[in-house]
Amino acid sequence: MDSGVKKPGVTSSEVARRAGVSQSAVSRTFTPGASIAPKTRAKVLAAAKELGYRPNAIARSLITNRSRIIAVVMAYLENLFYPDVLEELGRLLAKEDYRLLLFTGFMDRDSDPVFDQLMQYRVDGIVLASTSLSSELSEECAAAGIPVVLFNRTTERDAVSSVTTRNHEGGRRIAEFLVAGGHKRFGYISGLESSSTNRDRFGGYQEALAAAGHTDIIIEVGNYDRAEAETAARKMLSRPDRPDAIFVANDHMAVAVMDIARHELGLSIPEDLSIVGYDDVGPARWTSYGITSMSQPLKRMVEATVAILMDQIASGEIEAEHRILNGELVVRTSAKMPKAGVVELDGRRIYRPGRG
Amino acid sequence: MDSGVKKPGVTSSEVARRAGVSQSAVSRTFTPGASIAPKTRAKVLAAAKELGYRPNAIARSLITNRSRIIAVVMAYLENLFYPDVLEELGRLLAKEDYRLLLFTGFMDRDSDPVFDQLMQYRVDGIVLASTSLSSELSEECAAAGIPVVLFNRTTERDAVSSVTTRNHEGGRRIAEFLVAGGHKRFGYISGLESSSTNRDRFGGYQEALAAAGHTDIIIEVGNYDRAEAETAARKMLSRPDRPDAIFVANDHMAVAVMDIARHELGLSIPEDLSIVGYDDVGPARWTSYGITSMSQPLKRMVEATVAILMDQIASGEIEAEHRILNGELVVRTSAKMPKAGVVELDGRRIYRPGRG
DNA sequence: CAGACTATTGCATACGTATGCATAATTGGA
DNA sequence: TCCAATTATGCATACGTATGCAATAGTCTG
Repeated sequence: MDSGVKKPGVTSSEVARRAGVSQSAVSRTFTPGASIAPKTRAKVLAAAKELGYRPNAIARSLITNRSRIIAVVMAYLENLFYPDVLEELGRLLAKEDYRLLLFTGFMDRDSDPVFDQLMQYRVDGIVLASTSLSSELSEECAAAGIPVVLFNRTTERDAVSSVTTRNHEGGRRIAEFLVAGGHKRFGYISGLESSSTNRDRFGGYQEALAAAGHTDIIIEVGNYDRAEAETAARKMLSRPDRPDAIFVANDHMAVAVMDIARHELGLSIPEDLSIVGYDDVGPARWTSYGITSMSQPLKRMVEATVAILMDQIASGEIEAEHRILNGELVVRTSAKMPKAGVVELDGRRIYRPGRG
Repeated sequence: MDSGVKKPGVTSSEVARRAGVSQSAVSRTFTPGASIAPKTRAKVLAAAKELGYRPNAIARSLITNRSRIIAVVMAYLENLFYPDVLEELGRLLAKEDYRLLLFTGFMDRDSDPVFDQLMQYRVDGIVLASTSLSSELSEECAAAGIPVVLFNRTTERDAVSSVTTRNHEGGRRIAEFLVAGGHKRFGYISGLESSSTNRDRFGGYQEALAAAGHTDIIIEVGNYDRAEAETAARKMLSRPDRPDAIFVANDHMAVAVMDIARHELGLSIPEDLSIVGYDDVGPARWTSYGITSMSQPLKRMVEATVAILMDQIASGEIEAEHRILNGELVVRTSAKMPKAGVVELDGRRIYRPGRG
């Protein structure tokens, strides 16, 4: 038996009338730092509570030209790394009194329709996780004064801010670890070939393997997708000259590869095959997998992301900033251990060759 | 060298001037179904493109009293079930031209601060996943004409809409399955004890076990949390009279329980111990786990959720609607198979006792 | 070609809030 | 106690869009 349409909601003018003050006084009551007498403030708050008043953020945004909304674009959530990122982002943004508008389900392609939506809602900032941005669009953002941060991606032109880890170094480290483990034939299951993370990780891997005299790497494409990684693993592991060590470009795929290796092909890990992954995400820590993996310091990455956004929003200066963080190779049971270089740190085993 | 503040953005009046028409004409051009001549429309679109105009959704919301934003509150994303839900929700809402404002990181407690935020942004609807709502708040929503849907939860008073599966029946089915599998001692690792899902699942389990003459169930609390589930498993499985069958209230915990059972306590699954979970979420399907699990038809649940929201937004009638969907017991390798009742369906093995 | 419509258009206003400015109230000091 | 300095307050307006209403242009019928 409702009126059939959304109720208008209590306005500041109604509260003002009730409290016997002006609408301005109500506004100032809810504006931190505004000039308002404690007595009036109390009257207003009382009236507001009686009427169930809440400031209309939409109307406020219209006049302040700030929505206090950050748009987050994530290609997919299947890989637990991203939900983790999302949760942490939500936490930190909430702390800064920002809301999170989520856009998902759009694969790596530059996503124009999504972009239109963002811009229409006049978001105060944009986080692009596992997605890139065409140069026109990023220029448009800059022109509009909207900060953009690429999370776990970079573009060649350094025009847009980014937060990443040392992927190249990570690839190197993994190669050194596997070489030190005595492996002879090396495989790589790649992520999205167009992504900077994939290029860098593979680049470092290849470089360090070459330095150790291994120039032939068996490569299959997994595109950061579980199903494709399974296919890639089947193909790679049924070769007569199958590798005895595989670097899988992220843990999400590494899990799939381990399942195929063990349960479909009957291989023992790490006896027959060593697997190293990337991200150090949840399932990597589950004892069924225990994946040796390059960690990405998720919390610090998110912190950096939010810091960049807040800085640029506050200053209005949109100049690309690049934060590159360090990861560690967390050693577990999915790969043979080298004779030396594995140290204990904060209760984790870390590979730190050549130091102590 | 930027101006130090967010640019105002192109307005409809600017476009109007450029196109030589009134602001109304611009508005009508971007309002589907409005009365506008094709010729003028073309002029406006041309001018809009030249200036890079995008309608300001904030200003539009102010006047239409519709934000086209749906708030989604999720307690935690650690359980992959919820990211999956989120992704599907995002997809369907986008199809209906709605955006998704995400609130996360607030555990099951009725979350008033979050609620304030929602209301301030005048969201057109609210989805509460794995979270409940105090009666005052739900009444406030109803009064404001804002539809609310509880996803995978219900309240005792049926005042607020909900989408669930037959949890009670699911618990029964699991009990029947385990009894048919020849088990003698039964355990239960519970979810959040305050949640309706937990109550219902356990209720059905207990009831059906009692009907089969088993009245003593060993219970530990897992609170839908991985770490707590691990502790619970350790405790339960180190008892001298440890169960030979455990129903774990969801797959997220079941994974942890299996890890503990196998790798910490050296038990073989399902030889020494049968495990059944709930949700049929990603990791349950990974061959390392292969969890026998009651499925929740995620896509249909999300469809129902969006349908309820759209209905109520369109009609303005906020009357509680309850959609209860069916799941299936998907049989994998984590529990002993009964002699009969397991059938093949759509490439999955399903437990359907007493029928064919 | 006139008359009766219908399809377009512009004008003016409203949405709910924030804020510069001028005025009123208060405070503090001597 | 009185004046100056400070703090509170209200008025009026602006933010960018949608929309009822009246006016105009366009179309069709006979």
